[in-house]
Amino acid sequence: MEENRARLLHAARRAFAAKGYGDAVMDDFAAEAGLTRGALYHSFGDKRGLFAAVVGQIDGEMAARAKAVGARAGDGFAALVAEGAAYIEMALDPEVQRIVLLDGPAVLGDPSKWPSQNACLEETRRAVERLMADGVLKPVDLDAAARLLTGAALTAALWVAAGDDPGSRLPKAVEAFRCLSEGLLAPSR
Amino acid sequence: MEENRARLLHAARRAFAAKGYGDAVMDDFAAEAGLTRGALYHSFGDKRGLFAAVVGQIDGEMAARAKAVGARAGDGFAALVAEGAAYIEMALDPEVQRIVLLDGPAVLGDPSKWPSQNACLEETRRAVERLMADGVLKPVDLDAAARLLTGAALTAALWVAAGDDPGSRLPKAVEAFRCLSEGLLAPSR
DNA sequence: ATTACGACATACGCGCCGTATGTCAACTCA
DNA sequence: TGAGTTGACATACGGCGCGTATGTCGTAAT
Repeated sequence: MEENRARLLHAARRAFAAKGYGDAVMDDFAAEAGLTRGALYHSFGDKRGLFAAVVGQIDGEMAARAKAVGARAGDGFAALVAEGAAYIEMALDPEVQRIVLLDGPAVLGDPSKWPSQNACLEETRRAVERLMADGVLKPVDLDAAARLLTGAALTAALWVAAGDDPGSRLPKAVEAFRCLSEGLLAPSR
Repeated sequence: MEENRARLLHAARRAFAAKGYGDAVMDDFAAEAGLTRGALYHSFGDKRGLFAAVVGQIDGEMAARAKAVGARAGDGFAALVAEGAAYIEMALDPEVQRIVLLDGPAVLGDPSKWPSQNACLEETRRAVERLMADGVLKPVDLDAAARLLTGAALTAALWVAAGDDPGSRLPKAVEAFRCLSEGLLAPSR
C-alpha cells in the first residue's frame, strides 16, 4: 500500500504541476498510477487532502535543501542570505511555482497555517532565531521576520520566473533580497 | 448597460470574497444582480474574465489609497515605508486577502503579469524610482526592489490576518517591514 | 419597413467531484 | 478450518457548475 500511495503522490504531483489544481483531474493521475479514484479517496480523503500531501512533500524537500545550503555557508548572517537565495533558485522549478506558490495559498490558505507546518518556514525561523540571539540581527519579532524573509524570497522567485529571461533576473532578485535582509542587521557592532 | 456591469461586478466581488474563486458560482451573483449568466458571459467573457475585472478594480483602489498615504507622508523614504504599511493594513480586509492575495495569483498567474498591470505594484515602483534617482536608495534593480517590497508587504498582511489576534501582529509586521526596507537605504550620507 | 445588431435570456451537454456500494483478499479467532 | 471481520481498493451513481449554442426583443440604420 505504501508503494501505491507513493505512486499516487508522484502522479498527482506531476499533474498538479502541469495543469494546476483546478484543471488536474483525479481520474488522470489515478490512471497514471494504475489505480482508480477509489484508491485516492481511500488514501487521501479528498482532492484537497491529496494536494496537501503533495505540498507537504515538496515543502519538506525545499526545507531540507535550504538547510543543507545554509549549513554549507556557515552559521552567520551569510548563511541566512544563502538560504534565501536557495529558496529563490528552488522556486524557479515550475513544480514549486505552480504548487507551492500559486495554488498552495489559494487552496490551503496562508502558508503559516499549512498542515505540513511549513518546514520551509520553520527552517528560516530557526536561522533567524540563532542570529537574533547572537545579537547579529535587530530584535524585531521573530515570526514576523522569518515570515517576511521567506515571503520575500518566494515572491522574488515568482518574479524571476515570470520574466522572459529568468537567467538575467535571477541575480537581480538575489541581490535585492540580500539588501532587504541586511535591513535586519543590528547597527554596526 | 454600464449600470448592469457595475452591479454584476459588485455582486461578483462579494461572492469571490466570501467563498473564494472556486466555490463562487456564476448563477449566484448573476441572480444577486437581478440578471442571468447570459449577461455575465456577454460582458466578461468567462469566469476568469470576470474575476480579472474584480481584481483590477480592487487593485486600482489599493494603489490609489497607497498613493494618497504616500503623498501625505512626504516624498522621502518615510513615504515609501508608509505606503508599505498602508498595503499591510489594506490587506487585512478579507476581500483583499481572498481575492488579491490568495486566489489572484492562482487564477491569473504572477501579479506582475496581471491584465490590470498591477497598479499597486506600479505605484511603489515609481516611489522607488524617485528615491533611487535621489541616491537615497542603493542602486539595485528597480523592478526587483519594487516587486520584493510589495511582495513582502502583502506577505506580511497574510501573516497578520492568519493569526488569532491580528491587532497584536500588525505592529510587529509593520516594524519588520520597516527594517527590511531600510536594507535598501544607501549607506550613510 | 426591413434589416442588422447588441444585450441579454434560455436550454443543453459535458466534465468532474464526492459518495454510496460492491468485491476480494488477508487476517482473526474460536 | 471455516465463519466473521477488516482494510484496500473498484464500480456505479447523482449532482453541480461551467461554457456554448440558440432564441428573443428592443433599437438603430438605411
